[in-house]
Amino acid sequence: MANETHALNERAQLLLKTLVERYIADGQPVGSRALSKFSGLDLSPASIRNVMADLEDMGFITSPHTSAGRIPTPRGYRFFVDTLLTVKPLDRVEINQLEGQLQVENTQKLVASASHVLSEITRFAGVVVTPRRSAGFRHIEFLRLAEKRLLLILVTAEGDVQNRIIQTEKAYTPSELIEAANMLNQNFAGCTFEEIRRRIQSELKQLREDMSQLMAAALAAGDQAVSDSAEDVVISGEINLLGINDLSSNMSKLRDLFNLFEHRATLLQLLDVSSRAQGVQIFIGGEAGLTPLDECSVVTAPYEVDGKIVGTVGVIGPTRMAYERVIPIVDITAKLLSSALTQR
Amino acid sequence: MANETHALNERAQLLLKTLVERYIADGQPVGSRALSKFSGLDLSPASIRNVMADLEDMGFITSPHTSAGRIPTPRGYRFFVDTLLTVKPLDRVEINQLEGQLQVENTQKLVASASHVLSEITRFAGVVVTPRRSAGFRHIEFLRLAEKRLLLILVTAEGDVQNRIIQTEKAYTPSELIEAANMLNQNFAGCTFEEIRRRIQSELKQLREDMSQLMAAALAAGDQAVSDSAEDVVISGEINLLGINDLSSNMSKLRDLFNLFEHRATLLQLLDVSSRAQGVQIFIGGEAGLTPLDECSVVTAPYEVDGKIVGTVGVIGPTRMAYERVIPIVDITAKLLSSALTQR
DNA sequence: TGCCAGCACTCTCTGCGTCAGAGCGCCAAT
DNA sequence: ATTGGCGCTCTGACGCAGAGAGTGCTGGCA
Repeated sequence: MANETHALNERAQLLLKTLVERYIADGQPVGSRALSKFSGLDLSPASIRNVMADLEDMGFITSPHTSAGRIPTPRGYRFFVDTLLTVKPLDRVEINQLEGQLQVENTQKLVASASHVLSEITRFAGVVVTPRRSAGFRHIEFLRLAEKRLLLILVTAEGDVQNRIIQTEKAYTPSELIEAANMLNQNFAGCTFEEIRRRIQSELKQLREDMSQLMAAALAAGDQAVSDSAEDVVISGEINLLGINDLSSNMSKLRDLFNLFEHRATLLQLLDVSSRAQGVQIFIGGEAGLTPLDECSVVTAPYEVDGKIVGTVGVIGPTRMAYERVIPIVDITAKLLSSALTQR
Repeated sequence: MANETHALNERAQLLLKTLVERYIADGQPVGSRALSKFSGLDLSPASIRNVMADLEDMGFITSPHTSAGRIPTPRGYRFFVDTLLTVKPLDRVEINQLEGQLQVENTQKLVASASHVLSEITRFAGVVVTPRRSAGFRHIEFLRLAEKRLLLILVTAEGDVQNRIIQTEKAYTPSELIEAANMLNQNFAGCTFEEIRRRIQSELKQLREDMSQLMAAALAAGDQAVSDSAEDVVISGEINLLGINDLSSNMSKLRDLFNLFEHRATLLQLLDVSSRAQGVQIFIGGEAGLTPLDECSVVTAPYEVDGKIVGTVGVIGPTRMAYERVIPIVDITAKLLSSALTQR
C-alpha cells in the first residue's frame, strides 16, 4: 500500500502504458472500457477504474471532465517516455533515406537540410542549432568589380566563406589589391580577428595610408563573420504544426508558439540546455519553462565534430506525439550530422 | 437610367467609397444607418438603402445575410482601388526608416531584408522574387583545407559568391591549385559555364590529367551557381497572417494558404505576371486564379537594375487591407531595392 | 421626381432547457 | 481481489424563443 503511492505495480504500469499509447494514437480520452479491451489483461472495466483512480491520485493521468476518459498528464508522459517506452530502431532503409536527403555541399546547406529532413519525416517542426565556431582568419581576396567597387571574399578558419561588396574612395589597381591580400594572408593566417585588429593598430603608422581602407573593410567583414557565425537556430516545417489538431484548436496559443519561433534567442537557450547532456533528451509540455510550449514536446539530441558537441538537432511537436518514432529519428539525424561534419 | 447600370453616379461612388473604407476599418458589414452617418451626404438611411440596392445589383457589394449590412465584393474592391482610392505618399521619415532597414551587404541579404521590412511594416507577409541573373564566370579560387580537401570559391559575373568543399583523390600542391585557378581565370573569365564546358571538352586531351578533377569540380560548382541563381521567392512574416481574423477563422483555408507559400513555383508564376507591367499592381481575391488566395490580396511592384526589370516585391494580406497605406509602401520598397541594386 | 418615415419581414445570435451518450465512483456480491 | 450494477455527472447536439440589426417596400410629401 505505502508501496503503491511511490512506485507503480506492474499492472498499473501496463495500464498507464496502454492508456498513453491509445491516447497518442487517437487523441481521444481513454475510458475504462477501451483500456480493458486493449490492455491485454483480462480485467473488467470496473477493476480498471480502480487502478485509473489510483493513477489519477498519483498525478499520472487526469480527466478533462467528469464523464470523459482519462488523458496523460505531463508527469504521465514523463514516466511513459522514461520507463515504459520501447523505441524500435530505424530500418537500414530509413537511415539511408535520411542520409540521402542531407545536402553536404557546405555547412549551411547541411544544417538547413537536416532541419528540413526532420520536419519532413516527422511532419512536425525540425530545428537545428548551427555549430558554434571560433572565428579565425584563414584567407582573404579582393576582387575588382568596377573602378571603385570591390568584392571582398573572406574565408574563416573553419572554411566558411563571407563575401561583401565595398565601395572604396580610391580606385585601387589590381596589383595593389593583390598586395593587400597577400599582406593579410601571409601575416595573419590563423589569427583571430581580435589579434589582427590589435596588431594592425600598433603597426598602423608603418602601414601605407591607402591600404588602411582595405584593412578596415577586411576587419569589418571579419567582425560580421564572427557575429554571423554566432549560434543560431534554423527551423523548418513550422507549417506542419498548423495541421496538428491539438495545437490549432486554440488559435492564440498557436500564435504564441509561432512568436516563440521568431524569437531565436529564447529558443536557443532551451536548446542549449540539451547540448550539455549526451544522447536524446525530451522536454515535455512546459518542462522547459516556456509557456508557449505548454502543449508541445521537444525532442533533441546533440551533434558533434571530432568528439566535441557543437550543436543540437531536434523536433518540436505536440506532446501527443509518437515518441517511439521521433526519438530514433532525431537520434540518427544527430549522428548523421556529426559524421557529415566530421568528414569535412 | 440606362446610364446607371454601367457607370456609377457621383453619389453612388461616394457611398461605395465610404462603405469600403468603413468595412476595411472595422471589418463589420456596413448598414445604411452607418453609411448615412459617415458618408458626409445628408441623406436618410432609407434613401441610402435605395442606392445600396443598386450597388448590390451591379455586383459591387453583397450582404452576408438578409439582415446584415453590406460588404464589398471583389469587384467592389477592384473598383475601389482603381478609381476611388486616394493614396497618400509616404513621409520622408517613413521612407528613411524603410531605407535604413535594408541590409546592403550583398544581394541575398538585401532581398531577404526587403521581404522582412515589408512584412514588418505592413504586418502582412512580405514577398520578393530574387533577381534573375545570367550566370557568367568571373573568378575562381582553390583553397587547401587539408591534404585532400579543398575549398572552392567561385565568383559569378554578377558578383555572387558560391563556395563548396570538395574531396579530391589526389593531394594537390598549392602551386598546382594556383595554376589551375589561373588557367581558368585567364582563359574563361566572362564566359558562360556552358561555353567553358564546351571548350574544356574539346581541349581535354591537351589538359594534364591531374587537372581534370579540379575542372570538373569547378564546372559542377558553376552549374550549382546557375541553378541557385534561378529565380526564387523569399517570403517573410507569414506568421503575421495568423493574426488576421479574416483569414484565421477558417483553419483549412489558412492551411491551404501556407501550403501555397511552400509551393514556390506556383507563387513565382503569379508574381512573374506582375513583372510584365510597370508600377504597382494589385490582385484582389482569386483574381490571380489561385483559390487559396480567395480572401487575400496581393500588392506587387517590379524592381529593376539599370532600367531592366529583374524581379518583383510585394505584400500578401487579407483582401480587407488598408490599400492606401500598403500601395505606397510596396512602391517605395521596389524603388529602394532598385536603387540599392543598381549601385552595386 | 426625389426623398424619407414607418412598418413588416428576415436573418443571426444568444441563452435556455431537454435529451442521449459516455464514463465514473461506489457498493454489494462473489 | 474482482466484478456487475446502479446512480451521478458532464458534454454535445438539438430545438426554440426573444432580442437586435438591417433590409425592402409603401405611401406621403415637397
